[in-house]
Order: sequence, then structure tokens, then C-alpha cells
Amino acid sequence: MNITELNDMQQEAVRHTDGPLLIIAGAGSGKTRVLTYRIAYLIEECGVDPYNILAITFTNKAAGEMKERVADITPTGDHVWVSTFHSMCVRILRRFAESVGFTRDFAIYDTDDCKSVMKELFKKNNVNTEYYKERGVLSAISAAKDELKTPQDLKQEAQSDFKLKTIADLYEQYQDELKRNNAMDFDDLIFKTVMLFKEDPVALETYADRFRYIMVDEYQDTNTSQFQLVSLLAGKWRNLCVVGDDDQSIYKFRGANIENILSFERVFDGARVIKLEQNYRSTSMILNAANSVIKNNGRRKGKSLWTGNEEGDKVSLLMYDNAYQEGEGIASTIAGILRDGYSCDDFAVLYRTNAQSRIIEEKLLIANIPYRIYGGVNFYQRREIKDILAYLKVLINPSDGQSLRRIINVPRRGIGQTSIDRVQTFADREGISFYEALKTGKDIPEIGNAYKKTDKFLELMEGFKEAAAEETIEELVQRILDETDYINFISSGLTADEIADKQDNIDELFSKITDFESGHDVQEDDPLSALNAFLEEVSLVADTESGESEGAKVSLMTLHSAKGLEFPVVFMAGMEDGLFPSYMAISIVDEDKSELEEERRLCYVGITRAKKKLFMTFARERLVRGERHTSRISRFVSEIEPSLIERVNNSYVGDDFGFENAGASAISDGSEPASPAKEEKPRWRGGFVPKNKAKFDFMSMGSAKRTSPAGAGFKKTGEAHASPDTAGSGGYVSTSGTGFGKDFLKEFNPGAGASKAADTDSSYTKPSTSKFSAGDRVSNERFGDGTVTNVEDKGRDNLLTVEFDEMGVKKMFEGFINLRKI
DNA sequence: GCCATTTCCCTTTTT
DNA sequence: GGGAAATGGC
Repeated sequence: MNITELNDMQQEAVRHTDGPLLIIAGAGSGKTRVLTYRIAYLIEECGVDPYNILAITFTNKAAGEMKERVADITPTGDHVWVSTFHSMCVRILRRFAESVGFTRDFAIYDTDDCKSVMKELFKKNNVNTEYYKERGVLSAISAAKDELKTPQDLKQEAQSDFKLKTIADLYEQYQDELKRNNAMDFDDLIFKTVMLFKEDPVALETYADRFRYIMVDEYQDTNTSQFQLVSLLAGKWRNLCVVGDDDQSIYKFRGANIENILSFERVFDGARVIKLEQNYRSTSMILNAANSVIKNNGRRKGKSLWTGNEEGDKVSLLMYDNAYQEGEGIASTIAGILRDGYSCDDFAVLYRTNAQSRIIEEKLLIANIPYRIYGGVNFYQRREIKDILAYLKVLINPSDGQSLRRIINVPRRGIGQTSIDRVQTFADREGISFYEALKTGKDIPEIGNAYKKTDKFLELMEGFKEAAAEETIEELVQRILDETDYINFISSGLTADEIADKQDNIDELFSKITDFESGHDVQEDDPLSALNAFLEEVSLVADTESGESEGAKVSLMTLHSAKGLEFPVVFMAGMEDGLFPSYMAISIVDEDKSELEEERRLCYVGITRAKKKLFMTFARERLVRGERHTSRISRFVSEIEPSLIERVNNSYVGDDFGFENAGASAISDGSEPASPAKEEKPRWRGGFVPKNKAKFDFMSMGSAKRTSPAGAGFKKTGEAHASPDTAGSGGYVSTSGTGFGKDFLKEFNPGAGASKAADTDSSYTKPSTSKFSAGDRVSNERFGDGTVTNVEDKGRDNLLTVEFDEMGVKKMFEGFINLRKI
């Protein structure tokens, strides 16, 4: 570890080891670096035992990365406890399970499980579903738990509020039911750990004493219960370092309390505050765009991010008539840049809602551009996966009635709803679990002849239980599949494609199991505890990366999941009012702007993911829940200072697109005559086969074969000025300001010397000359070594032609490619 | 108890 | 437009 690699502020943050510390870390300011160096510094320079250090993150991904990076810079780094809030709590709760009234094998219920528990409670209580929705009640309960409110607290609060009283009532029953199932939901994990620490001094002392140095990442996303948890843990030594960025707080909807970061200094007396304001990630153009958006928010801690990086390109705005064109435009723009020597890994397409991914996906597939989707439907929530896991869960925790009921008749065993209800009634009457009730078999008075079937099921499960004690997880799952003939069951009535899909998922589960087992010391652990650990990981990991992860791929994800990541080229798709900011946020027009401000922070997060180039795309029309929707451009786009953004393409030819900065009147793009839709020439000029045919091929050939190569006929960048033809929808123009929209820019940027800015030949040029010249030997990570054969001044950037030794001749923009002289 | 058809809800974001 | 849950006929 060499601390002098850090800038002054970063060093200060690393060196300030004792006492409370708040690090306000702007986007791309090297936050993770500071955290990892700080840990290494504690170990190496201060002689702190890694065992006494705790680092808490929000996502498993972040935890994994931090673990890795700490281990990289300091040998004993892997002894540091780096964990998410939730998995840390699980670990603590397993150890002290009895203290909170559970056994150490308690299950963790995901949202689906919770929903069905609630559904049963609705039935039992004859809840009027006109006024109450399961989801609504559950989120009310979740909010209560975030604020550490018990059912009793809620009841008191309710007073004569009938609705709240009902919710409090359901909350109480819900907790009872979970306890009967020996299960906790996500919020319980935090809540019960706090309760444990408050009520069991031994438990608290165990951890408070151990963790002399505590670090919390993404502090702006903590909720009240997490804040309490951290306060309790750090109470003894008071060496608490929290890192966050109030401008990147985007999880208010799930209880994040921005007060935690805003009032840190007040709560933790004598806290030091250090701001990291130098951004190492983005061009100044991108950073300024981000700043010009976020400054519209009211309550901020206040900081001014700056960068020493190059100015870079303007933010490009691509406008389309509909979401299909948008998808095509994104695909063709990516294809075009790929031809400049980029890797698919360099791109991310970010969107507000998961539903947007489908069309983009489809278009990328047609364009033969590999992609990977993050988020969406959780792998572990797919039916076949849940079924298999439910078997495993019951083996570990027979009280888990939710899982048990899921599989008792899957595959079909002739145990229907009636029998299940009868057993349940009996179990309730006797105060025993469903599984225990099953064991009573034919002695259950109301069971009738069904006991023959349930006995058989019980026998099957007991057999699995024995196997579980000695087999690996892999063997056990295989056994379950075989003995239940599950694959056959799940396959009936499906098409070959659907069956293949299920099989793929099951294979994927097997590979996850294998991964897990090879990562664990299975010899030492007995099979049951390995299984337990596996189930735990599975319930806490939302790892939703779909498909194989091999090879370079364009990343598709929601803006939320993009937090913490960075990409050279970023697309923000669907920049429309009503979609982003979401309809929810703008329909609440009262004085409470907090929803809108959260969306704006989300926009800020999105913009600051981009290192070199940012595209924003807009579709005038899109289908929302099957309905056609016309939108105006997102207000966030209008908030970007006009000199930082340019409109690049012109597939869109409507005359009112509500772009406020430009004036909402007709805007004709100077370089492209307005072309009505009925025009013969396809408006879509990305170089693909006509889209209907492409679509047809795609549909009929399945996913294995694909249509024509991406970007065929896509002209090189920067030439748009000379031949506007090439710059139809999606045309990527790297030399910003050229080619398009002198008129547009004039209107777009009234009175700001727009015409000059729009002209390549004006004084508005790149700041310095190229650091390369013909004949230079250079090296690039992807392409290896090569020789520069030509350097062209393209206005705002230099176009390099490089002859790589192995990869052939590539043209690339200097500002884009990571090239070093050798 | 099983299966096909209809209905519903969804879409803000996730540990 | 789509996927899961509820309904109703067998």
C-alpha cells in the first residue's frame, strides 16, 4: 500500500482513523479506493487486527469487490469482516437465535413468501380487498420495521384510525405466523438484530467490543433501523467511518433516511467531515451536465465536484418517434462505435424501469450485439428454481410452512387444497407445525383417505432428509429431481423452447451449487451446514445476472442497479417525463418535491456513470401497459445546461416535442430535411435489413441464429457533416457540434453563441494537440501493441489510425481509447 | 382434484 | 401486452 497515490483529501480520510468520520464522496471520487486503503492503513500502519475491523456495504457485489480489493493490497486483508447489512445480521442472529425466540435454522422469506403469508391472513381475517392490498399492507409493515416500530407501537399510533389499526393487527398476526414458520423477512433481519442488541447486553458486547473500527459504505441509503444498528455497534469505541453521497440517495422508497447522513455531525459529536470532490471518472462535459441537473435539488449537503479530466464530448441527445426506433438507434449507435475499436464491455444502457429492457434487448439481438441484463426477474424466483429450493428449505427447516405447502403437491401427488386446508386446521388447533401435523397421518380426524398420500410424501421427504446428512448439495438436488421426476412434471404441456429454458435454469442452479461447494470447505463442514449456508446465500443474493457471463457484453440495467458502476459509454434510455422522472413523482404536485428530487438524484447517478460519452435517448411515443403514450422530453434533459448537450440524430420529425429549452415550437434540423413517415426511404437508416424481416427471422430462428452483422453500412463517425445521409437515426457523431442542427442549436441555446459552437471550423476546438504522432509505438489492453499511422484533427478530438500487430488497422478517437506510448 | 379459460394486476426502484 | 392467480367445468 502506498498512500501517496492518493490525493490530499483522500489521504486525510485514510489517516483519520479514530473518532467519528463522515466522508462525503462525490461520484467517481475514488471512494472505494479510500475505503480499501483505509482498511489497509489500519492494519499495516496502526497495527489493528483485521479481526477488529468491520466494513458494511449494501450489496453483495459491493462487499465482494471490497473484499477482493482489500485482500489485494494487504495480506491479512481477507480477515476483515466485509459484509452486507443483511448477511451480517443473519450471522449474528443465527448465533443468538434463541435470544430472539427462533432456532438457528430459521428461514429467510423473500417477498413472494411474505406475500402468500399475507394472502392467507387476508383470507383468515376476511379483509376487504377493495380497501387493502397485500402489497400495500406489506409495505406499511416494512416501513414500520424500518422505523423500529412494533405492532404495539403501530396500534398506539393508530388510535381511532381504523385503517392503520387494521394494518397494525395484520402486522401482529404476520409476525406470529412468521415465527410459527421459524422464518424472518428481510426487514426482520435488521430489526431483530437491533432488538437483540438492545435487550441482550452479552450479545451487544460480543460485537461492540470486537469491532473497534467500523466502516459503512453508501451511508445515504441507510434507514433508521440500520442507523440504530450501526450506532449500537460503534457505541463502545466510537471509531465509526461512514461514506456516502447525499446526491446519490435513491432508496428513499425502501426506507432510506437521508437524515442519517445530513445530521451525522450532530448525532456523532465531534465528527470530522471530509469531502472528496475531485472526480476521476468523467469528462468535464459529463460532470458539468450532472452538476447542472443536481443543482436543482433543494436540500443538499453542498459540494462542488470538479475534474482534471479532459473536456470531452457533449452529451448527445437522440430523439425517436417510438421505443422501437429508440432501441434500433441505441443498437446502431453501439454498432458504430464498436467499429471504432470498442469492446461491448464499454457500454451500458440504463433505463428507469425493467420493462424497457425488452425492446432494447430485441434490437441488440437483431444487431448481433451481445448483451447482459442485470436485474429483472430474480433467478431464484423462477418457478422451477423456487420449487427445488423449497425442497431444500423444508429439509433444513421443517417449520417453513410456506415452502412445504409449495411442494407438497409439486409434482402432483393428489394432495389438493382441501387436504392441505384440513391438515392446516388440525395443525392450528394443536398448535404444531404443518410438518408435525403431517406426521400425525391417519390420526388427523378430518383427513379421510388423504393420509395415504401425505404419508407417502412424508416418507419421500424423510428419505431426502437422510440423504441430506451425507450427500453433497449437488447429489441431493439430483436425487430430488430424479425421485420426484420433476423435469418431466415441469415439462408437460410446454414447447421445446420453454422446456429448454427450464432446463437451462436448472443447469444454472447446478453450476451455482458447484461454485458454492468449491468455494466452501465442504470436508470440514458437515453437509447439512453446507446446505444451510447455501440456502442462506441464495436468499440474500439477488444476483440476477442472467445467462453466461463469458465474453464482452453490453450491460443493460436499471438506473438503480447502475449505482457504483462506471462505463466509458453510457446510454440513458427513455428520457421522458412520466417515465423518468416517473409518473408517480410528477403527479404529486404538492409542495413535497421529495419524490421528484429522488428521481433527480437518480438522474445524477445515471449521468455520472459515464466516463467518456453519454447519450440520452427519447421516444415520443411508447406503449405503457399496452396503451400508447405520448411524452415530452424529460425535464431533466432540459435542466442540463444547453451548452453541454447536443441533439445528434433526427429520426424524430414531429413538430412539438415539448423540449422546453428549445422552445416547444417546430424545430427543423438544419442538416436533415423534415421527412414524413410515409417517405419511401426508411427512416431507420442504421444499416440493418428491413426491420420486419429482421424481426421475423429473429422470431422464427430462435436465439441461436442471428441476422446480418451489426452496423453493416454504418458510416464512420465524424463524417456526418459532409454526408448527412449517414446520420439518420442513431448516427453517432463523435465530433460534437458538427453536422447537425445549427438551427437546432441556435434555438436550443439561444444567445449563447450557438452557431459558433456548432461549427467545427470555428475557434471552438479541442484544447490541445495530440500526444501521438505517426510512427509512435503504442499499446492498448484489448488490441495489444501497434503503430500509429495517422493522426487527424477532427475538431474536438483526434482520430488516430493505428496498425496493431495482431488485430489489424483500427481507427479510434484519442479521447476514447486508452492508449499509451511504449 | 385437475385442467383450461378468464381475470387481474402490473410497472418505480431491491436487500 | 404478459404472466400469475382465480375461476369454473369436467
